[in-house]
Amino acid sequence: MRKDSRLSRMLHVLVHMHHLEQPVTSDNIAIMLGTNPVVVRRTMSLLREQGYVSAVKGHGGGWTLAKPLHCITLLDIHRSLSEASLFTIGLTDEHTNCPIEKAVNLAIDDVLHEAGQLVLRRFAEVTLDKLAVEYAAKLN
Amino acid sequence: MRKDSRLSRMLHVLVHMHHLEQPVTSDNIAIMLGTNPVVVRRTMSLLREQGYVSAVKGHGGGWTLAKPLHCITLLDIHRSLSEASLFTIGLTDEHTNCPIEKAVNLAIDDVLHEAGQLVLRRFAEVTLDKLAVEYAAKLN
DNA sequence: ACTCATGTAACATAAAAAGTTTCTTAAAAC
DNA sequence: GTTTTAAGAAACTTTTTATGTTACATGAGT
Repeated sequence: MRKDSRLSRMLHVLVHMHHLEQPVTSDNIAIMLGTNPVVVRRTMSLLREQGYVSAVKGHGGGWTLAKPLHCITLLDIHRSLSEASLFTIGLTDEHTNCPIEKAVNLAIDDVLHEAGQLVLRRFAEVTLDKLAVEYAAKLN
Repeated sequence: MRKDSRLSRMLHVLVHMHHLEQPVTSDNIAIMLGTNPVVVRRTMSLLREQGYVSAVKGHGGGWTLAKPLHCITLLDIHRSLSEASLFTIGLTDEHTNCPIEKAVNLAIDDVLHEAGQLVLRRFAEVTLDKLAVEYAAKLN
């Protein structure tokens, strides 16, 4: 099953951006991520819409952080990128009158919902500045 | 992102199988699920390999439960169907020497791992007979 | 022998994410 | 004011992967 690594990539970019004085161009980000500038704009524009980065056109333009890292959480970025479910497991929606299907879906959904809430709660606790510091400390 | 609804579907089938005296053919399961008999065999054979169902060829053949429902958990079926991750979120693996990427991945993986463990623990607690009874009770 | 069913391999289809091309818009440099 | 640089956006192509399909082999019961 295909994974969505945009969260990982965008966090990576945002933390790097914090260490730069100048705006970064989509082209540079694309090179850094081994991808395409248009793909970068598509993804970054989701963050712009939520006010986490801003874009400036023309000479010397590019992307800059619109908020300090300590005001951005993993949850913020995750939410900006997708409304889709966290899980690869899906439910069926076919025999909505079958009590067995209902029971199965309820059982699965119960668990996934709880785990999903856990993820969101934990994501909300991690700001990007903490991430850079605390987790960097864990690396050897 | 595409969802894998095989867990939901197979659980549905297994509980139904319990209420039948006769083996069910792949063709019948396929009709019931609105899919293809070959797809059914592919998926059911994963459960057969783990000993949860057995298949008999020829006249009067088909699929039957190889264990009683109270000996099968959601986890058993989930494990039989995939070794893949539960989450749609993926990590990047490109700048393995970049401490920022490492920190980002560690932060995300930390959370996903904990949530994944929760799901597996909870799946392990639910046997298919309980599912049929307990969750059926919650329906209205 | 004949029929019915699974087992398996090889191929086709479909859907979605990612990549690409092309053009527009806007801002700075000259 | 013209040129250059960069984002914005639309339309299209490619790639990936799960699912569906076809075809044939194997084996069990009648």
